[in-house]
Amino acid sequence: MTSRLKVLTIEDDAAIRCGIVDALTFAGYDVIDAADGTSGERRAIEDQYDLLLLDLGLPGVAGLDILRQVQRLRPDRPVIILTAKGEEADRVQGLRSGADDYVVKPFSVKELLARIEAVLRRAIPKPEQPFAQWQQGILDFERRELRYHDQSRTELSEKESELLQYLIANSGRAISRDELLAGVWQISPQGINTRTIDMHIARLREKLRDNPESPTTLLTVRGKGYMWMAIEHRRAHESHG
Amino acid sequence: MTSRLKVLTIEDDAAIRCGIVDALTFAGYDVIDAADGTSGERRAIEDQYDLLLLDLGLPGVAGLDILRQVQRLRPDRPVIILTAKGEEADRVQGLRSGADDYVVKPFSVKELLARIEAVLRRAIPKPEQPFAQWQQGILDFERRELRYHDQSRTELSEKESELLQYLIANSGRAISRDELLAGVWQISPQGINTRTIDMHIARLREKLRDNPESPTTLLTVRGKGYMWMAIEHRRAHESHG
DNA sequence: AAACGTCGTTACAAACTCGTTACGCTCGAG
DNA sequence: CTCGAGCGTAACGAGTTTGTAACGACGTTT
Repeated sequence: MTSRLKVLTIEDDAAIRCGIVDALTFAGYDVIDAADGTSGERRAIEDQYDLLLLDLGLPGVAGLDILRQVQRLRPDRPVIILTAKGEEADRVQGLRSGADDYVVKPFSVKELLARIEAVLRRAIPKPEQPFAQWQQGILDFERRELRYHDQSRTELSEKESELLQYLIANSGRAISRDELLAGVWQISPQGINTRTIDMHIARLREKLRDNPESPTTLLTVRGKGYMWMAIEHRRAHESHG
Repeated sequence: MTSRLKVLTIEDDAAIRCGIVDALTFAGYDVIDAADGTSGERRAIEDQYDLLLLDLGLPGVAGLDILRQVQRLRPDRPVIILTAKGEEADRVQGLRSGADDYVVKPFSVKELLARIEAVLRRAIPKPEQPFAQWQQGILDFERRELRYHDQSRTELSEKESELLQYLIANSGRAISRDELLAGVWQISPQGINTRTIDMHIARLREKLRDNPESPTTLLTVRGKGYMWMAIEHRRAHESHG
């Protein structure tokens, strides 16, 4: 349930708007959109979003007026102007008015996405929380430590941390040892026979305080590999004994 | 008189470089510049500046390598790429590599200034806090001293104070020794092997009365670096019982 | 000159990491 | 049931990283 970032798109041309919505959605953003200046301004002021993609030259309210309102009422909200008005004077005016970037149509979707990322990198303090949690507490990969609900804590080693991050990033799926060797150890598992991974899992289970007899968090899938059982997936699976 | 913002320009073409320097100076910035990749990289790592204007396609070190080093060693320094390489792929790569903006030559000086303003608007250098507190007392960076709750006090040396300020300004994140060498000692850590930082940390811990066995304020993150644990972060993390 | 504070190096001990090996247990196909 | 492959883990050890005592060069203060 990594909270996705939300983009508000104000754009009157239906084709372009749909294209943007599709591209952003595909790129993993939540998107809300408005097709004219009047509704756009309302949404820009009232709605919850992390970035505003703003067309100038809209029917209804002028784009720059929306920008001004946003500056006044939602001052930290980042804005990228996306418009056909590509004259130098327009670009300068747009940026001077407080926009974070100014992209001229026709534009490259890839570049737009890259620019959105660049703006969000600066404007949104912490795009995603670095924490995960499990039964017994919280995982902090920045500090590479586990914090238990009882306030005590343990450190993770570098490899333990990487392994755990990999498993969590692929939670709910059994990961083979070969995949882990490739993904975490960055080595091609050419018929290599090693118990390293098993050892790391054992040490992780100990730190996670997971019962090795019947682990509930870091599962063994015999013949397949290991699997992280995310807390949010648990409920569905628990109901079978 | 608020101190003027300083821009570092790395650009090999003398004409363009002078044009930029003049324009930025006229616009009220302090400007320092480098004419090739090698000296540019050194300045980008060692010098003090608020924004980096970076040309790609330099003689000497490749521009993107400089960008990578800046990302690693001066992580919150904003960068605008300013180059003739205008292909979509280049622009996307530059932005994805962490640049804040990407301006293609030939460019409009007015627009460049507007974009610089836009980037600086978000990446304002945070004013250094003259005070901080920790478990055992209060830190006064103006007097470079520690005041303990029991009324006694100790002085910090110059380097100790700078190091501590850097760590506090980046609290909650593990700072690598290389980043500290760049940010506090202003030297490029090219394969340097030194225990200086460890010694300063040890002396700081002693003055902070932090237990070196399990420090609670100035943490070691093995293999990564050191991290200041701010008092205000402490509560948020612990409260989960 | 002597005493002092700073800050870097060196050297060594201690702690930690992470892989291997060995051995015992478990599961499940036959 | 038996047996072998798969798994858990204790024990070990080479290599790496960290803490810090001791020291020396240097500049400042007394």
